[in-house]
Amino acid sequence: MKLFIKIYNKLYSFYGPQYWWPGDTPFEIAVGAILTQNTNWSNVEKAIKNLKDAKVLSAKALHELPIQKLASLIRPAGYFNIKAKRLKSFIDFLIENYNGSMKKIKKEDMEPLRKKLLDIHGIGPETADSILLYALDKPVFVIDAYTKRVLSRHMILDYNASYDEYQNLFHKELDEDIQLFNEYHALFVRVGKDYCKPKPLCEKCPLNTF
DNA sequence: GACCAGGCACATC
DNA sequence: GATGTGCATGGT
Repeated sequence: MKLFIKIYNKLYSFYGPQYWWPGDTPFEIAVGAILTQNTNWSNVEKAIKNLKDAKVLSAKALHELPIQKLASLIRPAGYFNIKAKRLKSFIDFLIENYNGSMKKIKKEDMEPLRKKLLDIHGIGPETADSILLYALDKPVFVIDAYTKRVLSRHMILDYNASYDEYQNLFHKELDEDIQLFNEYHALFVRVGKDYCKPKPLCEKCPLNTF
């Protein structure tokens, strides 16, 4: 059986479904994707709760919210000044081109939309792909630090290989399958948090033998 | 107190 | 193209 399917089956049989992305609406998922850049998810949850409590977790409300106020609300997520700008950039894009509607943006084809997202200041490949896959149901494989750590530790690809090299490998090895891409990436995060840490715990890792 | 966490932009060579 | 740095909170 193909290696990448084998790894997936090993992780899935060990962990089961991960029910990703942790977020209630496509808009909340997109906001979370920006807030979680290089940041622990528990800190992002605090920031999102602040936005919900302030009743500003919508494109229209965030568009009207002063950037200083936004920064103070997302403070727990870290890098709050820079992330406030990045959220504003995304929301400006959403308002100007799609009337603030995630349903309208979802009608776009993936390839041109990915390019547009990457043109937004503060949205790089991982954030763009997280939004495409988890908020907009587009078939694209998300690469993150955990994915790179797991593959590089198993000598499948060098850690310093580019984002596109990692992504191309998954797109080559796997059938285009939104649900598979969704679950597979979530499982990488899970095994990365549990075992494939900076100090690895390989003995009990489900990928110790595959 | 050190280390880590679901990146990205920017400067410099 | 490769490498280094700033951005910042909160948990272990």
